Amino acid sequence: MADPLQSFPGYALRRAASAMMTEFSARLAPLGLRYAETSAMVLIEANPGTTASQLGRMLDIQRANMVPLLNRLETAGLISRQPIDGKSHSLSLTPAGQVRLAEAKTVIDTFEHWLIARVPEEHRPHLKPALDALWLGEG
Amino acid sequence: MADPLQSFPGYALRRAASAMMTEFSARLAPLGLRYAETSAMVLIEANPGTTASQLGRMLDIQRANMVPLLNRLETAGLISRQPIDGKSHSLSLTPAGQVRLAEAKTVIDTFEHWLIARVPEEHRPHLKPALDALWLGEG
DNA sequence: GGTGTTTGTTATATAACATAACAACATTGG
DNA sequence: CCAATGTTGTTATGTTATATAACAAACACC
Repeated sequence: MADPLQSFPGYALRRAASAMMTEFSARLAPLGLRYAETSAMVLIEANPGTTASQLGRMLDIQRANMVPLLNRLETAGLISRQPIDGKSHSLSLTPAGQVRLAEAKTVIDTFEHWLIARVPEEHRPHLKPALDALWLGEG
Repeated sequence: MADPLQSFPGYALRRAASAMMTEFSARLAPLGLRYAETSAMVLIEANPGTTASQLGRMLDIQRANMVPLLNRLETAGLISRQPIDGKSHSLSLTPAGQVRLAEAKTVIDTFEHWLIARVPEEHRPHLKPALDALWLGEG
């Protein structure tokens, strides 16, 4: 079966991302965490006291969609919200959240190493710079 | 704001793919086509007479999810289904489908060139091989 | 020729993401 | 000071992509 799609870098990009996200989600599932939840927790740990809006901007998630995400994390006892000024809330990890995130971080590390190991050595150093140019590059 | 996520290739992969798919979809929108519909049409043209199941296997789309996709294309008059053996249907592009796909192909070409142009020259030759290893690689 | 598999399909559920509206609040420019 | 403007968290709602389970009809093969 002829597959002309395989000649397109854009198609390869999508398929690769999709395959890797499937794998990553599967590894995260035992912790009861989703992909987006985990990234939120990583950012909250790195920036204690951030607000939902700031988080959404960093993750490129709409303000409105942060609500259910953070609700899940709060209900699970992993994060807590505290009023900053009557409008914004300050986000931080609970002790349980810190424990869970530590577990998640070993999953992340293992996964990232596994991912990089999949790409042939000659190409390895080029992957991240190329991807960064795609999503961070000017314009 | 500290963003530890930016150090992960996996995160960059996801963000890059998401950014590129947003751009691609926007370019396809004027033609009234979605991403998945377009890839289906490309494969149908390259393999006239394929069935929905085969298509789904190539695109990694569940059989069940092919139904609404192909229904849309058929309703739009872009593809036609003909019984092969009472169980399978043979898929092919209608004349209108061929015209539409030709338009889509110029969009694809422009997009793919634009995408590659975004990555710095040194990394350019490595992107596709690296991505292919990620989604096609053994295991 | 009966058993197991494949096909297209329906129904249904979930995740991710988008938009619009809103009240409460903060900021700032005059 | 205060009026105009923008921000925050939130609800409600819709769309797209994707997943599973079930089904009848048809096929393959031994």
